[in-house]
Amino acid sequence: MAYTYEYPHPAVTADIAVFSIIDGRLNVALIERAAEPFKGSWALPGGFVGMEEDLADGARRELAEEAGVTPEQLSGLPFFQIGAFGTPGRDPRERVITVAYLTLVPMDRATLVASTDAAKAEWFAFDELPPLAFDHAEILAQARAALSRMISTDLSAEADAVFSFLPEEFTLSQAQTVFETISGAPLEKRNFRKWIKTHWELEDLNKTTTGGRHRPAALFRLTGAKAGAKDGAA
Amino acid sequence: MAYTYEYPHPAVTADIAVFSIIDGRLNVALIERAAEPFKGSWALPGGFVGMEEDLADGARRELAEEAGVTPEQLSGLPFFQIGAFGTPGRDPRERVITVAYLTLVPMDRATLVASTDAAKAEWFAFDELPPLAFDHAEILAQARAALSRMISTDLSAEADAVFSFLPEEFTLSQAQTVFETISGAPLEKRNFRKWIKTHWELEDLNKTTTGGRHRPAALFRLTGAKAGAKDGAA
DNA sequence: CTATATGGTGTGAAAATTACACGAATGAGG
DNA sequence: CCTCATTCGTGTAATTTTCACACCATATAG
Repeated sequence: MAYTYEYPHPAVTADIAVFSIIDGRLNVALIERAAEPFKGSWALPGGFVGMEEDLADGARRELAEEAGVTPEQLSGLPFFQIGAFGTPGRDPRERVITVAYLTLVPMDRATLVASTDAAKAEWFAFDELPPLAFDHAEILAQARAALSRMISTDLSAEADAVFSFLPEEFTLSQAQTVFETISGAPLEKRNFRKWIKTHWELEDLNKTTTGGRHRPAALFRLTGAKAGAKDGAA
Repeated sequence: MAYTYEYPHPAVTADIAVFSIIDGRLNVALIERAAEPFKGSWALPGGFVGMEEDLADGARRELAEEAGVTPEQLSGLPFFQIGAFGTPGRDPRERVITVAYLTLVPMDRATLVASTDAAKAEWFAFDELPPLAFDHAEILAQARAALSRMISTDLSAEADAVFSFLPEEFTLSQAQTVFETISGAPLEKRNFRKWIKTHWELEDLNKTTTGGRHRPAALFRLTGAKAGAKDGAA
C-alpha cells in the first residue's frame, strides 16, 4: 500500500537519550544500527512515529523495540522532550524531522537488551562516546545541557527528576555522587548534606547499608520537595 | 503533482510566538485565520515547512508571510525553539507535528501587518488572550514558561535575550519594567539597579531622555554580560 | 512659581553560601 | 583479637549575597 499527498511530507522520528549514572559516571544507552543508513554505527535508540501515536509514546515504543527498555520499566521515571531536530540532509534517505527525548534511569535498573533493528545495545560513558550516526552527537549535547540545567543553583521544577538516577533507597553519599556527576564539580560533604535537606524532604529509613568494608551508611527515601524550589512558570 | 510514500507521513509545521512588552505588559502577536480549519479564530503565525527548508527558516518565512515581520527585522533578535507538539488530532485535517519557536522583539519595533493567509495580525496582552486555534494555548503557555526561565534567579545563558524587549538605548526604568513584566513581581528600584549592573555591562551613553513631564533619565546600552551568568552546559 | 511625576542614590539587617577537621563504624587481613 | 583501610557523619565561624527601606533632584505643565 502507498500513501499519497498533495504536498510533500517529511518523515517524523523520535529518538531517546537514556541517561544513567554508573559507578559515578554519566552513561548513555546507545544501539548499534543493524540497518542502513549508518549500519554498524552507534546511535540513539529511536525510529519512526506511528500516525496515530503520540510522539512520546512513539519514543517509548522504539526504546523498547531497540534497547529492551519497556514502558513499564520507565513508569514513574521522568521523560522530557529535548526538542525537534530537522536540518535538511540530517538523514540521507529523505527529509526526517526527529523529536528527541531524555529520560533518567536508576543505576540499579540499568540493563539493556538489543532487539529489533539493533545489533547491540550498550551503555557508554558520556565522556567516551563513539562516533554517532546522524546528528545524534548534537542531540546528546543538548540533552546533556538540559540535564545540567535541572540542577542549576536555583532549582528548576524538574530538579526532582535527578533522583531518578538513584535507587528507591539511597545513601546521602550516593545522592552526592549524582549531583557531582551532573554538575561536574566536587561538592563539600557537610554542605551538601545540609543543602539537600533544605531542598528536599528525605525520610530516614532507620536502616543502613551492609557489606562495605567501612562504616555503614544510613538509607533515605525521597518523600517530597520543599518550598523554595521554583515552580517553572513563576 | 502528487507525492507518494511507502509509509504514511505526518505534515510538519512551524509556529512562532512573538513576544513584546508594550506599555509594561507582555504582548503576543496573533493572526486571525483566513482559511479553514479554525477560520476566523486567532492563532499563532505559522505554517507548513518546506522540504528543503530548515525548521527555523520555515518559521521565519511564515512569520513574514502572515504577520509581515520579516527575517531582516528579526536579525540580531533571539529565536528559540520551544519544542515539538504532535498530539494526534491536534489538527482536524491530518496528522500535523508542529515545531514552536519563541522570539522577543523590542517595544519600539512592534508593528504587525496582516498578509497571506491571515485576515488580521494584532498584538494581544498575554493575560487577555482570545480563544486560540489548535493547541496554540498550550504552546503559548510553554513559551511563557520558557520566558520566565530565562530570568530565574541564577541567570540562564539565554538571559541576555530579554534585552531584546528594549530599544537599543534604554533607561534603567525601562529595563526594570521588562524584568518585572517577565517575572510578574515588582522589584525594588535601588536593588534592581545594583543587580543589573553586577550581571551586565551597561554603557552609560551620557545622554538623557527628553519630553517627559519629570526628571530626565540616563540612557544606557548593553555591551556585554558579566561572568557569573551560567554557561548552560556547566 | 507651584504642582506633579519620575529619576537617582546608600546603608544596615538578614539570609544563604562557603570553608574547614576529626572521631565513628565496619570488614579484611595478619 | 588487633590493626589498618575506608567510608560515614557531624557543627561553627567567615564571607557573600540578598533584601528592606526614604529622601532629594530635575524636568514639564499649567
